[in-house]
Amino acid sequence: MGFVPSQQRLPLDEVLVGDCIAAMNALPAGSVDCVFADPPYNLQLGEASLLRPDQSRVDAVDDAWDKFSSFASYDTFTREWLSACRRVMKPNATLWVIGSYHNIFRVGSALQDLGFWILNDIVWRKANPMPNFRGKRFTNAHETLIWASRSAESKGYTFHYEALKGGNEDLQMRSDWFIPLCTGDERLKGADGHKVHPTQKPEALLARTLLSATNPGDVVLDPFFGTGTTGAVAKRLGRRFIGIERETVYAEAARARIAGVVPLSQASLLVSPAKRAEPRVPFLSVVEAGHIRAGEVLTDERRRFKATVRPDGQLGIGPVVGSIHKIGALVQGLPACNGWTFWHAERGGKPLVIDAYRTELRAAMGAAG
Amino acid sequence: MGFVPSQQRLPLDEVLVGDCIAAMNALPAGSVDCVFADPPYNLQLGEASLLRPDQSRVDAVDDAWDKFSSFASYDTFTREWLSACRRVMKPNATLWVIGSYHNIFRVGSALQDLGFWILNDIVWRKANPMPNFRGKRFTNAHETLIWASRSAESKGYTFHYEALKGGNEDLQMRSDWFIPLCTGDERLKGADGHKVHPTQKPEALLARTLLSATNPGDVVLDPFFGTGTTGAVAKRLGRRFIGIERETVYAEAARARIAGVVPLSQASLLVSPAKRAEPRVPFLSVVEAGHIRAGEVLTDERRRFKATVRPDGQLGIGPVVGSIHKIGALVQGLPACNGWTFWHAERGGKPLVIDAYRTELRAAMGAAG
DNA sequence: TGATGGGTTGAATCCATCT
DNA sequence: TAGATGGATTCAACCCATC
Repeated sequence: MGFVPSQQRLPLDEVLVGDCIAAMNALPAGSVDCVFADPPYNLQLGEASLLRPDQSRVDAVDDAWDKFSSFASYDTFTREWLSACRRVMKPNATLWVIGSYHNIFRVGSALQDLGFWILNDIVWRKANPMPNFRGKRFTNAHETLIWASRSAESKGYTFHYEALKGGNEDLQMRSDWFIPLCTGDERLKGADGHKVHPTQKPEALLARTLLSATNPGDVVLDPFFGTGTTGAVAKRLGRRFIGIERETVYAEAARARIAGVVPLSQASLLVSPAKRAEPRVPFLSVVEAGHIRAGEVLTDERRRFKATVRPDGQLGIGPVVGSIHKIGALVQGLPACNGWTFWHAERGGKPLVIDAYRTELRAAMGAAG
Repeated sequence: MGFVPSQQRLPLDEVLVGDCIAAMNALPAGSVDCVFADPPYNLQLGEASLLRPDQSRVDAVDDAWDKFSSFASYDTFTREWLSACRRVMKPNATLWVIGSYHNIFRVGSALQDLGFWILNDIVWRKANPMPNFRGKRFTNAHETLIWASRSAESKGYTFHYEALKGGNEDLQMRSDWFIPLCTGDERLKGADGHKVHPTQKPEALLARTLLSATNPGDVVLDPFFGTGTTGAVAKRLGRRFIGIERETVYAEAARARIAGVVPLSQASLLVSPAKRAEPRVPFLSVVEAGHIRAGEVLTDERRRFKATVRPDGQLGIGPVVGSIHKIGALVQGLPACNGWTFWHAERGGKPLVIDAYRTELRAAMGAAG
């Protein structure tokens, strides 16, 4: 048993144009160290377009490559490309897949059925997600990555535990990552000024995955290369890549992009994450934490105004209900108010500003923010 | 078609001891408003126990109820209990399931296959997760909840958008929730001082789900009741519950726990009215009430566009006639427009938004109704 | 040169009611 | 039951023009 690396030459640092399953099947077995895959998400959007509150149209993903007739056909497709990946993976290689709730459960199940061994699921928390315009659901503010080894017996996979910890205030890197969307200069634009690819991933996301789970010189395969974020980051970080992309337009854009990437020096490969701004704390969290009870009465410092805390983290005065800020502004007749510094809870016979509890929660959040 | 609620009595605010599938099948179809399920996670732990760096043993979940011989048997079990849930759900009921990467992909796929419609996946970010002692993976710092309606056609599900927003700094609630683990006094301990249940969920997590997706008086079913966090929170928040638990020890602990819960006052439970629940007011009523005269000229706020009020409650620009919305969209070249907030009447030399008159009429309707 | 404000945009399973 | 219509709904980041 075991894999015998083929002597066949690998198409390193190239973009292959074509169907990813056929292209992978043409590669030698057991030849890549890592796979990063961003497959179609199988979004099932209705016919009507979604309008923002200002009546502008949301530019949805409606490309042909995201169309599947049923869950069954999506599952078949998923098993096929995952199987092809598994064949070309070295025994200790790992696989990353990114997706949303539309497809990630199908992908995760297929992975497990094929014998992959899930090491973590990772949550990419978006700094600036698209809002939910109709107010019918929670803001869809994250995507999920699955990190898996080739099998449960693959114990020798690469994981740079110490490096990640060192870059994270000496705390273990958690499974929830806070990273902005790909915008600005990083977002590839065509001659018409429009985005080249509808779902270009941020380089920071790829950088963290490749720094975590590969070594310099490792070969990273991306079967859904798109505009080549995986290749650009691999080159910058001193890794080799194999990209496969069906659409010539994307492949061309990827090649041009990667040609412009300057590799980092070996010494500078680990980057500390940027300092975060103070994490926002919902007043609801203060209630949930039990610092302030639902039903409790808050006042201003001089006890001129009163309002009752509701279990949903709003304040109420009789029938009037709103956020701590809204109600604070209302009672004072002001256009705005910082509820955190305005409202107080009775503690030991004296009013304690509720901002004290926010500070406490932030300390508890620590590096988790 | 449609569900006809059975006259059969529901076992409200009770803990049923037994197999959840059999127990659910004995309930009338279409009878519950919400399901919260925390099924066995199908953890695949080796025989050897995990040791902390100080050689103490980690108290892992190794109970018999979490043993499944294969993915196939777990999938069968999952489909069965999900189907039983779906039968007892009202058409607009929603289902919550919590899990980790060990089982959530199986559960999510089964959900979709059975016709549930996923509304969100929610990430519970743990404030104080267990570290990864071996340093072989990322700290597993989150669990995933899936929120789904009974079918894609179930558009009338409950979601308290405004209340959640008010409790969250007046920002939409996101899909990533930061909540501490269940520890301290909240964690049920036996006479021996050990925790009663290995996976007791924090009340804050249940509170947020029930406040989001149920109304006071709604019936919440929990087929894996454990030590009754769902029941305790439901009682506190003025919801009814049906708990099903196989282990007598857990059921007894749950009953004792829930008996000690003091419900919040009715007043603090009232949810913020959704704006769309406000009664519809025809623009014609504003004209009929004399607030705006037929023949009067309306403009936008900056007086760029003009239109004349007709006695039938439409607007006209020359020969073009239509509703306040149609004409507002037309002059702006937009696909749609809310005429109530777009059009203004000249009052005291300044433009007054016509929505003010709708508010006034609604207040009058409230007094009359 | 820096501050400010307007405009644009991001993998979206995003309406309710009446005729 | 399908089609028409009323009308409710957004947050963070970045670009750019203007002050």
